[in-house]
Amino acid sequence: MDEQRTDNRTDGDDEAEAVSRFVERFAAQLVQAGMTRMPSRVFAALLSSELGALTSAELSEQLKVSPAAVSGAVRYLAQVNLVSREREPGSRRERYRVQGDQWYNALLERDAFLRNWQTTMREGVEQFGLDTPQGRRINDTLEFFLFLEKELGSLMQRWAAHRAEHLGG
Amino acid sequence: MDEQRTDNRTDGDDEAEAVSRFVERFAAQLVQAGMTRMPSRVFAALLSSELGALTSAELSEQLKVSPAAVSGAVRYLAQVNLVSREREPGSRRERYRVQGDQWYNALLERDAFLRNWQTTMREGVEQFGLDTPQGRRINDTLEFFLFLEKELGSLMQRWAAHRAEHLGG
DNA sequence: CGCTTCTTTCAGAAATGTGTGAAGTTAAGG
DNA sequence: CCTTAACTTCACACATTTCTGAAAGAAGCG
Repeated sequence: MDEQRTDNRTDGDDEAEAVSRFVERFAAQLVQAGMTRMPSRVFAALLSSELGALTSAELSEQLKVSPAAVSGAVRYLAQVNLVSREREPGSRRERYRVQGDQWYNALLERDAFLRNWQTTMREGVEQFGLDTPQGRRINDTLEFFLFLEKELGSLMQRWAAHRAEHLGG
Repeated sequence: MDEQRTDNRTDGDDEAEAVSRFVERFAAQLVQAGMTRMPSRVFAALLSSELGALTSAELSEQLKVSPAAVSGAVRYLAQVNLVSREREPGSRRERYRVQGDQWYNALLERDAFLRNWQTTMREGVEQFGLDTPQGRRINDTLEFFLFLEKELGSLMQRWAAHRAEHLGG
């Protein structure tokens, strides 16, 4: 695990600090996007780790938070399919892994999200009726979300294609 | 302002309550999407109003909050271009209006948002280098966001087309 | 030019959210 | 089957956010 630390004892510390800076910046952006703080930090740390996976203890130490905080964060992240939990066989340790290289898929797989929105809009249209300005305005929104739902599918297909191409060529 | 209230004194109240229910539900979803509470409520109220515009006093009364709260909410909404402010000539009253029928454009005009993200990812790639798993993983994310930025433009164009078509035919 | 009406700003109270420590639960290993 | 390591749950303290009331700031109108 140890690298050579004869000449430069601070190498590891500097590296760790640099990683931490990136993790915190990335996490801040996830927070801005609506994710709560601790899940954001855990997720950023996992993404920045060499194996894309860390144990609870490693996360706890790196982020300087209690195991309890890690536990809560991981529970959330697993729920929204951003990380998976692995048991290391022959150990009580658990290992949390970022979901493949396509975690950002989850960002767009907000199907449930879109559905809820559509439901609300439909109710609004029903309530106000298409013969009112409100009703029409809300109906426009509904149609936009229906359109969006359709489009996101094909967008992700194009991404898959784009990505395959760039791997091959 | 008063409607006939001879037969059914509760008509207006029921209507108001129904509107409120929709407003609150819609607002809750905006909150879920990351907007803060009061701006969400104000925005939902505006969208559900007949003219798509209300005065500060009207908002204050309908949402049962202080003028101060309305002021703060509107300031935010104007900043992110979701509402515009109009002065009623010959009155000190201000009228707040939802930005056209295409407010949802704003949802996707998150260019600045995407840019920030890209910047962070680029820094991560630089820091770790493409010869590390982390670096490659983060680079994948960067490319996804670049792809997304490109795609969102054409998506909105298709939406404009779709919409024009449905208006005409 | 002062009066009045509406809006904004600001300090602080109330509500909400977030992380910790301690106790509880599960499962490996002797 | 008991011990012990690891993770989880829960009550509470601390921090942050959010709304209010009061006072100050603009802008029409006499």
